Amino acid sequence: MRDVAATAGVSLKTVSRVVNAEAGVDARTTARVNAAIASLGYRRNDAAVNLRKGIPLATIGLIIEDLANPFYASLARAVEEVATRHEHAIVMASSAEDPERERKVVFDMLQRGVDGLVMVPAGHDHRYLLPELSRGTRVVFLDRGPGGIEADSIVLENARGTREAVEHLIAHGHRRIAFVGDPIEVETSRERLDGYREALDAAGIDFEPALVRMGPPRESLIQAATRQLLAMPQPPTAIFGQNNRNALAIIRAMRSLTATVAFIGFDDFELADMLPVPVTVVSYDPGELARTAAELLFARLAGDSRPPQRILVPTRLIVRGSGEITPRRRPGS
Amino acid sequence: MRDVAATAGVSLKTVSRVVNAEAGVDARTTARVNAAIASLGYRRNDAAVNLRKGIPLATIGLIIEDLANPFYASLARAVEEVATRHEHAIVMASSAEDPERERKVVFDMLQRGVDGLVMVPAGHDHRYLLPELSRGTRVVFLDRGPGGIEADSIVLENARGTREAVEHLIAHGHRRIAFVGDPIEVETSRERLDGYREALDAAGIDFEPALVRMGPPRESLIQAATRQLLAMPQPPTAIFGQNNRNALAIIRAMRSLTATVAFIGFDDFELADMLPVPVTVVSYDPGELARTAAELLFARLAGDSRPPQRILVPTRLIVRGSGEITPRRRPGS
DNA sequence: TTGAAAGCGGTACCAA
DNA sequence: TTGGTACCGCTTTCAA
Repeated sequence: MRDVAATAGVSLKTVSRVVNAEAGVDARTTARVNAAIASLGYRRNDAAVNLRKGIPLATIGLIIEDLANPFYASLARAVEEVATRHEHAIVMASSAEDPERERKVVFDMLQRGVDGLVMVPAGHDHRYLLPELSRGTRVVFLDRGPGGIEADSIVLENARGTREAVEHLIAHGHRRIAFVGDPIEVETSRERLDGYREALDAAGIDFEPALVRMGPPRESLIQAATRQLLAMPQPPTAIFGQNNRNALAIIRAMRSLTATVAFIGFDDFELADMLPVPVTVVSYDPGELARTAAELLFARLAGDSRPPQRILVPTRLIVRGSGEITPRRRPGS
Repeated sequence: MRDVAATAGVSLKTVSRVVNAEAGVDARTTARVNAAIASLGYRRNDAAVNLRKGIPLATIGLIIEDLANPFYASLARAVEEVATRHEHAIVMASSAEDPERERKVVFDMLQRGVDGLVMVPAGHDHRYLLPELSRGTRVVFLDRGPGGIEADSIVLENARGTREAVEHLIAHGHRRIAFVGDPIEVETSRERLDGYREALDAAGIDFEPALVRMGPPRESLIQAATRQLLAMPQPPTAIFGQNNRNALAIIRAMRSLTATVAFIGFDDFELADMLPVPVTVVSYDPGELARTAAELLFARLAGDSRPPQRILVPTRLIVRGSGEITPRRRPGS
């Protein structure tokens, strides 16, 4: 900017006026300055502007677990849309489901001066955010709630959605229904398991721990768990898969066993309707989930100071076939 | 920082030393400063640091078309991995396939001071980048090359991969092979069409324009195009689908017609192996594509000044079934 | 209409 | 080991 001023033979302030299109600059002066800008290829340094003005960067941070998972990619897309509408840029990072990394990434973003954060938490203890929050930093939790602190969160009706699915299976005659999911430490897992138990209870079916398999979302482990379930002396006649990743693994495992048990998954996924047995799922709109979170963040940034909200996004069962398979009598029984 | 200095009863510079863990500060002083930092909840302002040091933000920009497309999500994930390894943050924006928006987003990012850019171009003319490039800004094009300028690009072997697929169909007896793709303005489309023609030429099959349908990647349009192809007096016995989006649409359209024509798609997609007729595809590693681009960007940022590179990433045919269907004689012929 | 000088939050250089 | 002061690129305030 100094160079521009020198080239145009005016003061710094005048250049600043031209760049910011402030009123009260002679047209000829403006022209000279613009010429200088063009010839020097000058571009304003936004960081300096923000520093001087003491305002944030018009940037929000988005922290998710893994972009390659279509579920998170949809979330990211929706958040980006909202951010764009509010003229904010978005800086993104993956926590890779590692609480330590989540923490690092959060600090990193705050240090860079993001205005606020939308995050899918990986950890279960967010007290490290307390100083930030009391300083006025805005954080909205997405898909899972915060741990140990009060903060905004947008989550699915995990228990209700799961309960509905399991009741659907029960209505089709199933009484031995397996639950395959993520580790119980994950909030969504816990809530979905709750819904599963509620449905069993309501139908007077005993909860059988052996039918519940929760563990890390690794394809090989899930497939192994599925095979073990189906190899039980009294195997389940239906399986509930707790999310999109393990749904795919379970379906693969079942196919390789040419087993025909009923299946319902949580999370819809592309081509679910095109598989040999179209897959019944608990569905919802990931865009709605993420948009709600982003809009809430922007409302907070705009001054909304209601107490922390916990907003539930509804789910609905999409019936396609795999959830309507009825139990088979086993040979000899 | 001033407050910290006052609270700890030391000078600004001493606080700066502590914050930056510089040597030569008395342990007791350090402790006092750290106590002050903790009690005030002080955090350094990175923007000010960068301003003073005159260094960039350790941030790279990533511009893609649409995060919700799993292909782009994989690219984003891979770029993010590399950026993390190089301790850079990543700011992301979608061009939504709109050249105007691409331009806006590029300027925006540069103004914010990103160190460099990885972009999947939406437009076909990037001369607007010339001033930036001559100023030393580093831009790497991903998946499609730049238009009107010389710049680094990482692209797939589109022609070769397509040629291989079409030759595969020809080897299975097909002579009427349709090509369904994006508009010809898109570089990848053009190259894939070239590969298609090469394969036909090599086999001495006449190119028939009626068998080529190129248009916007909208599901309804692609399905309509597919139906029209199959309703031709002499319909194709095989279809080549130019990317993952139109592959899905074509498969849906074919199923609703219960047609059995051979099919090969460009881009692998999840569950391709699980469909009733597993889908043969031209595959490659999206991660490799994106990693190569990001690594090249960081090499450039580190001073690599070779002439602009155009790096080709290989493809390979994955045979699963749909591409091995042989032509049926039509009733009465 | 234009300019001079101070200051945003830090760091670098040199002196104490 | 510590502090003073100039300065990064820009805007603000106030004066010319």
